[in-house]
Amino acid sequence: MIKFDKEFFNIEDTLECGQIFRFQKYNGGYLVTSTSKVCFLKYEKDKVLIDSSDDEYFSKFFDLDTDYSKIYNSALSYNIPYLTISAENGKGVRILRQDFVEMIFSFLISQNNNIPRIKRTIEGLCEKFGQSFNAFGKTLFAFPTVEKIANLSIEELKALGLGYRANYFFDSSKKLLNQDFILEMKNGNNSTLRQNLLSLKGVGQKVCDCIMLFGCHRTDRFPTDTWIEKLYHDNFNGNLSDRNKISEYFVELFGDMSGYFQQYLFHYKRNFESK
DNA sequence: CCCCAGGTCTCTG
DNA sequence: CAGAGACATGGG
Repeated sequence: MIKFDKEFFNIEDTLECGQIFRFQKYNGGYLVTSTSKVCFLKYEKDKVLIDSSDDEYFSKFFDLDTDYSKIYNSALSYNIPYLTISAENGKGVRILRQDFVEMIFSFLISQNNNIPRIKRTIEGLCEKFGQSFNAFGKTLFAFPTVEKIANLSIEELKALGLGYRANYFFDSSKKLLNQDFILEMKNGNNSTLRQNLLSLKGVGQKVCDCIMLFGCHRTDRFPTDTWIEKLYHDNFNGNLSDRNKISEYFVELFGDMSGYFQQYLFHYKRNFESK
């Protein structure tokens, strides 16, 4: 059991900001699943309680060793009104250290898709092809292994609702069977990692940045999607139209803080403004 | 029947 | 290199 001060750990905000898809409300809190592990999160007074059978894993997963007050204060120091209000509203958002391969498959699904449907598709993938296990009085499912996914047919993949992305799963899963390829990516510098991720079918700049940020904690990435593009024009008075250039603009501005600030901004844009 | 969703791929000029 | 369409699926 882990207890962590809730000032810089807001459960809902951390889970609902689009970085993770495998969580569900449960018993006054949330069950959060990663690979073949699960934890139960809830508030108790001024603390977040993290109940699991692997404290070490979830301590790392929730990035508990990082001092988020520094990130928050850094955001305020920019004196950019929209960043300030986003940070104030999202100071409890944490960048999770999620499983690399799980992130690759998860964000392959994300393109031209909406978050509720991404969530449902991933749940279906796990229920059908992930190892089941029991915890907290429930039957839960691990994320399928690469080997399992690599053995599925296009038809089986399409039956999950992957649509045209079934082909991306089919191709990428074969490449990811190579453990050396995965290690080279995880241990490589940004350039190597990026180049290898982009070699996977279905991984473009945006998905690549999400995998790098959420699956490898490369916080000098600024995933730029429809929301960020809109925010850039609405709230930063930007005049660039190329999403890659917009991403570069923010990375130059925010450096290693890019990923954290991106989540502050994304979270605020999605939750506190209507379309 | 339209449009859109945490985009990417492919083809064209 | 920039721009335009296509792409599966489900919800509004």
